[in-house]
Amino acid sequence: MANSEATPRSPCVFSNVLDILGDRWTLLIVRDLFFFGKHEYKEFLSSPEAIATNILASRLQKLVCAGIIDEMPHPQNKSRKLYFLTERGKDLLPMLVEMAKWGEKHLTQTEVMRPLFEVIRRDAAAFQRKVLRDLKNWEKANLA
Amino acid sequence: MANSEATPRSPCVFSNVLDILGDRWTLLIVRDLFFFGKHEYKEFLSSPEAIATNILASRLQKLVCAGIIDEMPHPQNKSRKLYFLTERGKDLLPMLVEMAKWGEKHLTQTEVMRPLFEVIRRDAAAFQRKVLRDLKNWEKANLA
DNA sequence: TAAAAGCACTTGCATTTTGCAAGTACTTAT
DNA sequence: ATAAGTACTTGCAAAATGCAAGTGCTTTTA
Repeated sequence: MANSEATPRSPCVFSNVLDILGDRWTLLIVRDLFFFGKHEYKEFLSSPEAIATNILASRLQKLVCAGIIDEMPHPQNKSRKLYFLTERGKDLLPMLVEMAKWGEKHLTQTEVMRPLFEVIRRDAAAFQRKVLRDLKNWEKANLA
Repeated sequence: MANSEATPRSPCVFSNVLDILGDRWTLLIVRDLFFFGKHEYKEFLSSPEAIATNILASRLQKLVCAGIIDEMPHPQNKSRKLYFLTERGKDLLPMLVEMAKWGEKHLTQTEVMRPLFEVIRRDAAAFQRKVLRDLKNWEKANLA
């Protein structure tokens, strides 16, 4: 299932990154973790793109294998899990911000993120600090 | 073949960007245009990832449709074409740079881009200026 | 100038991945 | 005790990918 670190098709950074993140779903999960405070399976399912359950399960597993997210049992409920970004995952923020900037500039039909993007455009660095601060707060409340 | 602008699965920037760029091949072509001065079909084929001819053809077409690249007949050879980044395509550079930075920091086995990345790390802004200057020079020599 | 080679694809087909619907096993609420 | 919630897995049809072999056009070579 994962050829992430096994025998890469080439020694190029880009192809290696794309082997992990290069599909239509994986970064949407990362987006939900960064920008929508989502941490649970059912929350990812509820996103407007309507990811299928089997795809979600496989992508969560792939992200855990790649060290981008980690999981823990839900403290109040044994049948649930909490997913959260690792440091490696949080380092994806600048890339996501550039992606959003490009999309906002060149694509139409991107209303959902528009309010969020106004903040990005006003001060991208401050926006990134706020996102990371929010994640830290969640970690303080939920980890160890 | 292209659902790029038709009926997007959601109004989110990220899903819209991923519908265009979210696969394991498309950004490799963009990489070749940015960093390796490639402009021809056979040059893309010669990349170490060994893209299949049908995939390459479909991706070039998709990139043209998305307005990220454009094509023109080869001035010296009627049976060849030249592909080049549009302004919209060139705006992808910051995203690619962030992608490379993330990959260099967190993935192993990325030797090929290592020398290039040393330059990125030393001064990312200067690197981007140089890349864009090189593209401009190519355009001066090859476009109209 | 005829034959061979180069070039940018297209086609056919086997394999893999995706998408959808329906389970399943376990836990929690009523 | 029963029903509902949760995080998956399974089965299967449809789509995308990967590979090998064309195809039609242009350019080079003998």
